[in-house]
Amino acid sequence: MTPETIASQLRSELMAGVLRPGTDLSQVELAQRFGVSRIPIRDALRILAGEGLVEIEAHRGAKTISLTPEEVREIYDLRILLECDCLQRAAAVLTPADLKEIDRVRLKSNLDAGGPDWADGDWAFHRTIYALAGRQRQLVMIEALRRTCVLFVSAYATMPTKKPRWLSEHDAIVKHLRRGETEQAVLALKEHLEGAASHLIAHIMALPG
Amino acid sequence: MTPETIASQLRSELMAGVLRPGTDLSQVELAQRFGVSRIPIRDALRILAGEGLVEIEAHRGAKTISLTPEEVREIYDLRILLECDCLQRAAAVLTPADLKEIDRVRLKSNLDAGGPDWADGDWAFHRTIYALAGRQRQLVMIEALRRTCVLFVSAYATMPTKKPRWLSEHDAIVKHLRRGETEQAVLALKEHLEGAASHLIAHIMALPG
DNA sequence: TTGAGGCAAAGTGTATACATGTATACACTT
DNA sequence: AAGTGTATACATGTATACACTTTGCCTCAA
Repeated sequence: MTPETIASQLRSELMAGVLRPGTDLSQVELAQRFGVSRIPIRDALRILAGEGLVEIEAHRGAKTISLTPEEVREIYDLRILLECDCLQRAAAVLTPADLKEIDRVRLKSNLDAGGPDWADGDWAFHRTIYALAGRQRQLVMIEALRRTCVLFVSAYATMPTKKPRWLSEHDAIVKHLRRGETEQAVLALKEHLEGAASHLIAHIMALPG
Repeated sequence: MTPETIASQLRSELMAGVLRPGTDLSQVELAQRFGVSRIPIRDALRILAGEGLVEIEAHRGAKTISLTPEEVREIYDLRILLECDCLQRAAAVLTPADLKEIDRVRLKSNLDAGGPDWADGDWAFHRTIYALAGRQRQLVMIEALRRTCVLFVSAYATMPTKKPRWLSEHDAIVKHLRRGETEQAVLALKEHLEGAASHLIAHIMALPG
């Protein structure tokens, strides 16, 4: 039970929506749960704070983040900026073998599209493309932004049911890439993200609180 | 001496080039220096790790980051992406009063342009513009990327002497903004950053190691 | 009833002590 | 002589104990 392990476990729970946004994370409680002292728990919370998933306030403990609709909007704008740039760079160096691999991951992700692990498959598809851009830090930043989004989607928005719309949107992106239509692929990705943003924001604003 | 205070102090030293990239940061040494135990030091190092200024490896301690020329290139590409977007958004909501304030900060920053605090004035100018975009997270991300750059500029590149070129580049950006030439202002900013990137990369690659 | 004050409980922050992992140097084997 | 194994020193990781802050509640007075 290293701090990294604990952070990873908590990260999964946060993203799965087990803990609602704004939930207090008690050090003593977590220490008991993981069977360690509070020190490695504190380290784990600092790690998650660095990733932007929890907020730490001195003498008042850590709590999971809570975002306003405006913040969600900003995060998606940042994702659009960073992910479209990644896609563009990837398209510039795309090989037929890459396309084959992308399509393989896409088809595989279709399988758990309706299940609880839909987010993993979705991200696997996008990451496979973005990785081609060879931008390590950019990918890390995108992943961090995406995590905060997933946390909120899991907590607030409805889970996509069967054969969701974004599967066909993935298909469209690949189709454009295969035809060398970079601009249209970027546009398709942008609208893919815009759709997700609207979906999430609508659900957040429909909340009672 | 809270962890935040310690992190802030170390951050300043890192950015001032006191500690060269790759330097080991001993917990016991820092604990003695700040007159506290290792626990708050560990917290401070985690904070800095979250900001990307130091790297922590389990059982092997923390050390200041060290970047390859490729990584510096990527960071500047990210800055161009994020900062140009901020400038564009700022230009869309710019008022005459904002322009006056921008020019005030610009003139003030000219004063310490040749001194050791040149980076503060430079950032004050850019931040004043970017803040108008009303993008909190984006600004934080830009600031984080900028810090890693400053760390490297301080460590490797020559300090700008008197009346550096970027003063006139700042002038050009403001001029375009005043005329409502958003596209040209963005282009000027991009070249401003490109110039800084070239300057830094050239110095890194000229290193012996 | 209501507000201020203070007390107590709970939780975080830090120091110290101990456990564990890593690195260096030296001896030993091949 | 080169490489490996081991022992020792040192740095980091963690647990426990204690100090401080926060917060809720209770008391008491207006």
